[in-house]
Amino acid sequence: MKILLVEDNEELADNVVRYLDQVGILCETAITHYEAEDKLLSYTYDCVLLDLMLPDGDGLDLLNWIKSKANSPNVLIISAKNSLDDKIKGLDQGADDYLAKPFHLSELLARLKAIYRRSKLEGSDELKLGEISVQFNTFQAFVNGNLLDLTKKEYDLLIFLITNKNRVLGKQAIAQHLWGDYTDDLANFDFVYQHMKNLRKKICEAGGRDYLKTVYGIGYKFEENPS
Amino acid sequence: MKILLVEDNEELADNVVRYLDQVGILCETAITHYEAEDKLLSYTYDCVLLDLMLPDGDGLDLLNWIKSKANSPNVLIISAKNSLDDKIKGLDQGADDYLAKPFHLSELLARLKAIYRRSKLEGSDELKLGEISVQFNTFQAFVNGNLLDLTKKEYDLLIFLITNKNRVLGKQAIAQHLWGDYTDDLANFDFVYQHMKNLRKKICEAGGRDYLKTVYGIGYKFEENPS
DNA sequence: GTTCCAACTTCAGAATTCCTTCAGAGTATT
DNA sequence: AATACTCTGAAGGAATTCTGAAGTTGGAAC
Repeated sequence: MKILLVEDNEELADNVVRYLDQVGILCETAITHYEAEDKLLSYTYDCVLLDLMLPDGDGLDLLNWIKSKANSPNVLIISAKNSLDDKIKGLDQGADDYLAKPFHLSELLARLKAIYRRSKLEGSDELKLGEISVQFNTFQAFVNGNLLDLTKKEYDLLIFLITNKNRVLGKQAIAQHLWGDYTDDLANFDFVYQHMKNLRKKICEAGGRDYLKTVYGIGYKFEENPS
Repeated sequence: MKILLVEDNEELADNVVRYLDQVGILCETAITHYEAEDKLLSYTYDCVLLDLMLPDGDGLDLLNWIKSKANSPNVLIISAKNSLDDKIKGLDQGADDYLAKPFHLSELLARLKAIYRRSKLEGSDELKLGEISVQFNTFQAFVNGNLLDLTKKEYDLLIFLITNKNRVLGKQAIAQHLWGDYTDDLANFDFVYQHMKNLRKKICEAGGRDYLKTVYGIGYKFEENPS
């Protein structure tokens, strides 16, 4: 899971990032309205943690803009504005949940997971797709019931591919989603091949079909029904 | 026995946890609806102590959700709402018992045990899993009948791992479970290794197989059938 | 109050596993 | 056939985990 934290309090942001990192959630930060907009245009996120009190504008505008996009990520509002009014406004404009500052980090995590479950899995904690199934709460993936012994990157990659099944994903998009910011856009993304290779090998060894198809010159896609 | 206490009054929660700890019952807490939902999805519990007056929603909804799950744990409602109406509603929706605040801790324990006995038929205070067995009432663990001389932390760790067998548990989750909330303290959790090491050593010395598997980069899991 | 001992925690280095890079071989496209 | 892209295996580097020892804490016995 990869999220964007829009928050100008750097100390708070730091704590959140470190905490989420420990439970395996990739978290990037933006300290202004503009930076958030820029990143949202450049990369994809599963969820946006949005502080309504931004230094350069009303957070509700940003929320509105996010939700007007196609394929918009989930939005979890965090704000010191604890009034019922703001809460209603936020949820009205499409926010998925609301969390008042100050909050416990464990509470933030719980709500993040809840939103994620709701959007990707429709309430279930398991993702099934033909021979392959992924259990989110146990960090385990199976092929025909055989446990796949995946590393963290392979596991993340598999989930990213499955949740975007039948869609071609560029190497760059994959790299950005799994590793976060890359200042150099012209960087070499060869390392993606390695993980793709390892994942293919493990799925194959467990008796699965060849789900991970290469699209020459563009990238890769997870085929729901490989030939 | 392992239970989840859903209660936003931290002082009360603290008292309950400490009291139950003394009689060998492992008790985790959640202070909101979301946190409870998350923990119920991530870990397994024998019983849920549910305060109906949650800060973020009606407790009856949560109760309903718990009981709609397969293999749902028992639920003991605790609430200041002492009216007959609420009691009936709660029991109607599947709660196993009802306790009005304020209550004596000894009464809570008595009802917990009663529920546990009823559900397990014969009230076996023992947990068996292949070569390993744990007796809750005597705080003892065995491997093939050989007594394991465990310290309290090792004992707690073993129970936490066994009740969540075949599930990967992050260092953070383990630390949080055995030492309470570390949410704001972003220290490293190296000390978990030590207890894991000691537990492994003792199980191994008693002739047990290597149940405690390391999952690199994520955490540990108890494998029911280690290779 | 003091002493002692077991349990818990911290620390630094060793060992292990994983990630990334690289060069060369293989394959698809034009 | 030429070009661009993809795949493979090996090796170095980075990160994580393991280990043994030392330091700290807390409770029991005196």
